[in-house]
Amino acid sequence: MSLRDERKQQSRQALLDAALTLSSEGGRSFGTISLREVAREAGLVPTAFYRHFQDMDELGADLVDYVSGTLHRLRMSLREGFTLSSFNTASMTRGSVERFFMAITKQPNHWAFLVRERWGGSVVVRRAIDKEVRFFSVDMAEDLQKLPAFNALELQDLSIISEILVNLSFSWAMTWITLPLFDEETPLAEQQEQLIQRATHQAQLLNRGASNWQSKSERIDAKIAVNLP
Amino acid sequence: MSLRDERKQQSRQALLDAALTLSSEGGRSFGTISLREVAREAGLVPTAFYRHFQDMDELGADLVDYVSGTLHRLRMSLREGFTLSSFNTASMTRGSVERFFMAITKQPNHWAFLVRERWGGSVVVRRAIDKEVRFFSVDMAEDLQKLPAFNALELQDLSIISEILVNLSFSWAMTWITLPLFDEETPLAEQQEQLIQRATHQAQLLNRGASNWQSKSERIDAKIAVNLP
DNA sequence: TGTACATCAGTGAACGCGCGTTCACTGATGTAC
DNA sequence: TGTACATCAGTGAACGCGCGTTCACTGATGTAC
Repeated sequence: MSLRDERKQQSRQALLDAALTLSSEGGRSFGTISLREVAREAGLVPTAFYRHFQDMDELGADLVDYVSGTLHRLRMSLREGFTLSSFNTASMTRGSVERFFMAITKQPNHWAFLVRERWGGSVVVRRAIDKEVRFFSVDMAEDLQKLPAFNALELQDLSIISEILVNLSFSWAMTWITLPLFDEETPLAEQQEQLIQRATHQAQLLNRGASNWQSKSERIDAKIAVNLP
Repeated sequence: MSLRDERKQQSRQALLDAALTLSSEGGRSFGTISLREVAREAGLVPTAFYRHFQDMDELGADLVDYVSGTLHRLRMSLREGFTLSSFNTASMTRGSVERFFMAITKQPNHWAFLVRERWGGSVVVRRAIDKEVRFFSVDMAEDLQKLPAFNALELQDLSIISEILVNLSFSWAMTWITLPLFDEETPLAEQQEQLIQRATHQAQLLNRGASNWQSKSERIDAKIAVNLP
């Protein structure tokens, strides 16, 4: 890559980072951030923005791409946890939850962006996030299948669980990030420990549900029940 | 109430409705809507806005109050479903999910507002929604306790389940609303049926988890596991 | 290696626009007698 | 019931401001010979 290209990439990254910072620090959503603000934060003149993105929508879509790397890294971290502590379901669950919140702590901006813009962003951004979330959910179902506790279940059933987990974990993530915002009295470490315990219990309840899940018969039961008077 | 007061209330409601319409129809979030737009949509001059709200933040907080009535009505509808069909867990689950999506269909704007602004809104709005969601979750735990399937569980454990349900249902709601947005090929009715089935399966899996939940021992197991090497 | 020209990321001035907010006002409704 | 005055929801003009976007430009970097 030439010197000129390198510098261009740096400016581009500066714009992405600026947008990410602005849309999480003030608690504002991406849609309320102006092109001029982003350029200013990145140390560029507003018109330079157009050398990299057509408009804020395009930057938003590229930001989803960039931030999705965090999802990928979380999945790697969770898989590592699986292989380390698969001897005990309870400790593995707690461990996974802790790994999850560690990922949030490392990149709160990335998670805040994904959670906020998943439903609130422009159509372009929402579509992009929806796609990433689907991929993540499918990949997670595949990871779960490799675990001793789950390998009796069909992939189709595991996708039900992974979809619950993904949706739940987005709520956990945002709750984690906004802990200091809603309760200024309780010490942060204490609030965090409580949230970890709650999330762990919820995950354990899902495990219980999965362990006692009879795929086919369940589904037939439901169908019959619907057609009852 | 005097004639003057009645008319003032009408204008106030027109402003609330205008804000709700604008913040859901275009897929825009509340934060991107201007005071002038709201006044225009309500058929008022911008300055008349100040006779009712100090600023958009105050309108947002009052909008949460207004829209929360929908949460209350959903809870009533679900309780009605409980008493009608408690003879069969599977059909009750499916029935509750259907009642839920019926509520979404009736007031999509209200739900879109709650889901979007829950994490994306100004601090004032987020706090207000967080409060309502907590109340709803606690109330739902109390409702669940009255069901035969759950009355063996402690309220503390039921609150774990109701918190999962509330968070999940927010995802379901927004998915329901945006179905036509992400898949324009499959007929809407078919997509809706698929989502109802997925949500029903997820709820059934939670039921399974709850039925096999041993509150105290579970929690002690988890504690011990954490302290293992 | 040196020179002459092309490319193109970033600049700075300028534009028209919708914004939030102020202010003095109007005229229908409410109240006191 | 009628009159005189008070209240106050809604009006309309005006303001300064940041916005997105255009345009012609500059000067460092890249390329061809």
